[in-house]
This record gives sequence, C-alpha cells and structure tokens, in this order.
Amino acid sequence: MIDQDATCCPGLAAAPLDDERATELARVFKALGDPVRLRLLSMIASRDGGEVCVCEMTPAFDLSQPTISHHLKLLRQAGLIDCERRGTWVYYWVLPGALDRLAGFLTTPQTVGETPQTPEATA
Amino acid sequence: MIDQDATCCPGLAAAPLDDERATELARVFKALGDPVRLRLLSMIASRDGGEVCVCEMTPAFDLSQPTISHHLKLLRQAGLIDCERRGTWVYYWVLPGALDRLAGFLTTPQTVGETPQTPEATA
DNA sequence: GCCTTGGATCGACAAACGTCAACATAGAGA
DNA sequence: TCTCTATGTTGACGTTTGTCGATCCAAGGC
Repeated sequence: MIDQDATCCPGLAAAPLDDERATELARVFKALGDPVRLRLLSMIASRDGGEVCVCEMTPAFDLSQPTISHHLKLLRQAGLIDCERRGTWVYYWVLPGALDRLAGFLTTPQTVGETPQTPEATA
Repeated sequence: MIDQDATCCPGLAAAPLDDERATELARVFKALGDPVRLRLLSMIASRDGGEVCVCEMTPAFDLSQPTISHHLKLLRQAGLIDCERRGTWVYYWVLPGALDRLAGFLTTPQTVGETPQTPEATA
C-alpha cells in the first residue's frame, strides 16, 4: 500500500537525506504544517472509536465545508488518514503506523559516545 | 529557553488540539515541510560533531547562498536549530530535545482496550 | 585605514497555498 | 423517479512561500 520503508527506517539523524526521500517526507510534514489539518488529525486520532464522521468535524471549525473537505483530502494524500463512505456519511480514521513512522524518523538515536550537548558548552 | 510544554506533553492523540497549540505546532511542522530544510536539518543532525558550518552546507545544494540562509533562518525560528558565529564562519546545530519532543507528540500511546485496528476490519 | 571573504538581509517575482461560492455526486426516502 | 441531505470537486482570488540578484554587515589580513 504505502511505501513504508520510505518514511520509516533510516531516521533523520542517521545520515544526510537524499533529495528524493526528503521530497517524500516533506510532503507529509507539509500536510501537518497547517493548524486546521493538525486539529483535524488530532480530532480523529484522539477519538475512542478511531473514526470520526465529517458531519462532526465540519461544525467544529469556523470554515466552510469545502475547505474542511480540502484539508481532509490533503491529509489523505499524505498517507496519514483514510476514509470510507457508510450510507450517507463519510468516516475518517488515522492510518495505523503512519504517525509512529514519522515519530521514529524524528527520534534521535541517543547514541552515546558522541557529543551529547550544545557546542556552547564547549565554547 | 524554548516553551517546551507547548510542543511536548499532551500528544496529538490524547485530546483534540485547541487552536492556539495547533498554530504553534503547525509552525514547526511547516518548517519541516520543505525538502531543502529537511536535508539541511538532516545534514546537521547526522553530523558527528553535532555542528556544521554554513560554508559546508551551501555548496551541497543547487541553490543560491541567500536561499540557504533563508531556510536556515526558518529552521531557527521554528526552534529546531541554533547557530553561533565563530570567527569568520557560522556554525549550526540541532537544539537538543526539539526533535524528540516532536516525535513524542506524534507517537500514539498504544493504549490497549481501544479499537486497535482499522475500521475496515470490522466492516 | 582598505580590501576580501562568509553570511545575513532586502526587494521583487513566480509558484503554491488556504479559502470561498458555485456546482457536481452519492445515498436515502418518499 | 424525484427530492433532500451530506460530501467531494471546480474555479477564482488574495496571501504566503521559495527563489534570486543586489546589497549590507562582520571578521581577518594587508
């Protein structure tokens, strides 16, 4: 489905990113770089059942329905969420592993034996 | 120094983000939402000494020097890196904890007792 | 002092983004 | 089938972003 290895394994601090992988990852982070999308994602991720109806998200914002739909589409294109129509309504959920893969990419390895602190401590 | 609690504690899946916190976080993710900045950050984070001279980063891209300087400024404004002039050159390093705080925010709690899988499994 | 070099800032411009109103589409129910 | 409601899509518009050339500032060497 999604190319997992592209956003998972190496880690930002493991080695300098090549251009291609950086472009892929930037698309995902760009999707998170908007307050509305961040709130939408949080709204879905924090829901007990794991899924939220659009009809519940739209009135939570001071924005038009097309705008919310647009943001949801971007989150979906970024591989962070997915949706399904169920009768009249459409439900969204967070794709399992997507956020954790991103988190893993950001986590620094805590490698001992390297300079663990800010250079200003040595200046 | 940096307002840590703003980007650290609650976690995206803990509760729906309020607008203010979403705006703060979106600024940081937006800083990561560009391939050049991602590569710059990775170049700094993956360096053994922990710091990299601008004179080393600029020629690694097919971009003008002002553009690189601009991207570094955005990363700095996002609280991800900091810099220091040392004689003729300027060195950048990753702010300790910044990436890990972000990672912690993205990590889903793996709370047992909730629906652990995609709704399509139940549909 | 002057000149050179590394890096940041400014001003401008095209491209991308966020937003909306208008329209299109998919089910549900009469 | 026809209508109504819930969402997605399209086209347009103002704002933001990424990029560059030109310029400015800081530090070193002469």
